Amino acid sequence: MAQKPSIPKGTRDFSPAEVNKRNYIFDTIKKHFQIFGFQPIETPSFENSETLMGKYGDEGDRLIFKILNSGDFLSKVDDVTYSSKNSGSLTPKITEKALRYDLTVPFARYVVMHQNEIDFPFKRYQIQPVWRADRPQKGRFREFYQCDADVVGANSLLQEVELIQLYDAIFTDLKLEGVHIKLNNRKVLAGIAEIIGAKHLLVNFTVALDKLDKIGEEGVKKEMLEKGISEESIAKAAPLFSLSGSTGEQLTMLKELLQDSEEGLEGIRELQFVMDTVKEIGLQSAQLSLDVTLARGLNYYTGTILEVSAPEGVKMGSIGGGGRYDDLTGIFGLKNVSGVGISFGLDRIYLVLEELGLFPKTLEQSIEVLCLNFGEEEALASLKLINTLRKLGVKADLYPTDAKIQKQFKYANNRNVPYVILLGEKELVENAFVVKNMANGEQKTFSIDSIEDFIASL
RNA sequence: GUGGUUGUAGCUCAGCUGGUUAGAGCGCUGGAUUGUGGUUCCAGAGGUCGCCGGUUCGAACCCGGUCUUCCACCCCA
Repeated sequence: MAQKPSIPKGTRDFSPAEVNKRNYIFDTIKKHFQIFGFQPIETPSFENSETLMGKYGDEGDRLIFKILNSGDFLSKVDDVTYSSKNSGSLTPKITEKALRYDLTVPFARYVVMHQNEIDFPFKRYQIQPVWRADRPQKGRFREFYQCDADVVGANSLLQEVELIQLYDAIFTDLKLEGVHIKLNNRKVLAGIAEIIGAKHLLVNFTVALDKLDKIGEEGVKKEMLEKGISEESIAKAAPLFSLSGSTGEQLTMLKELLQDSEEGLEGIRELQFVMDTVKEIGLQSAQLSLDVTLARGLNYYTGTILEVSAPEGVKMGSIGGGGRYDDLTGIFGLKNVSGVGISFGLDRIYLVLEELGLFPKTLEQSIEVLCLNFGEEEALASLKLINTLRKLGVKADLYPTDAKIQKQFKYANNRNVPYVILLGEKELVENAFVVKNMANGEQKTFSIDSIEDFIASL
């Protein structure tokens, strides 16, 4: 007895309707990427392990899918390593490749490998699946698509401004209005850590701070203490917890707090510039705000940090994020190439659009015209008609068998076909065809010699 | 990786403290209606109760394991 087939945890099949909706998002994102001057690249699904390992922190390494070596991979492992049963030391010896974890690190590798062919500044976009050995939840999968746009080789903060405009353009076009773009700067975080005397604990400090809206001030303080940050330090950071008011007021308060940190003040200047310039140009529907608690776990960000969350009332994690990384290509041996980029989480955007009912109704239509099948002779005439319609760009189809007309109509109805053509015995004689508008039930007769009249009525 | 949760017809879900032949709505198929769908009426098909094992005279129900779903951590898109 055959077992019921299944697919691995955290993976999905997509039905025609779902693929259509996903493509709608892909196409919208792609369109704006190109309008903003980004060019597409693609990289392999899997990379050499050393390209990926160590780039996302210990937590990230754990979530990277490793690919078992081919052939007799165990024979090359020495007895000591083998019998110690230590996954940490055994893993590197039996896996040399790993599935891509995000698109940014492979892109950095790409830039380094192709540095002599690339004209900098290089603006690239990349839309491909990535894999994470995470435990799935709603909106979290083990295979999912990322849509990235990055610029490398340009230090200008105008890039940040442009990427914010790009977020705004895409979400506005998707009719997802009112998304929140949160802005922060790693230098500000580093400056604060420096001022409070916890510079060596920067990562622990920021990870804890990032949870402010979730676990509250007391929770954050508790976590900081647990991570080895002294009470004295935490007290110094206190103003952060009660930061409020307009962007300008917040920046003024931060400036005061950071007056003895050169790095921190630099971060403030950067934030100020980006905020001011975006304000000058204006956004269509997105809301940009400052959020000093925004940290994001990825270690490689060095300047601007961006995160996008769904509009008020939609329960969903972030639907996009990004930032500036000055050293990413440095890991692969290319110094002084600054990069800044943003990412869109397709699957989460999908869930948000679905929840808010923002997908266009036309996506549910597979064809515009279905021609009913009345029998051999009529079908032949229908095919000729459809052939003409197709040449004119109309999505048209013939019902393949002369099933009962009722059944054929039902099929058209279920497929959301807006127009049904009836070309039966009677019409065949009269060299005509009847068009039924499925929405209102109206029927009109057209001559086969003047199909244009029908097209014009669509 | 830690702790919990879920799984019954194509879909959404009932199913009592373990007790004959596991139900409903929607969908599907056929008919009322041999050239007219979306409304209505009638009839029908469709189930290894996630999987493996255990307890029991008897298991959808209890126990163990496993897979899956979702949730809280962790982390993140």
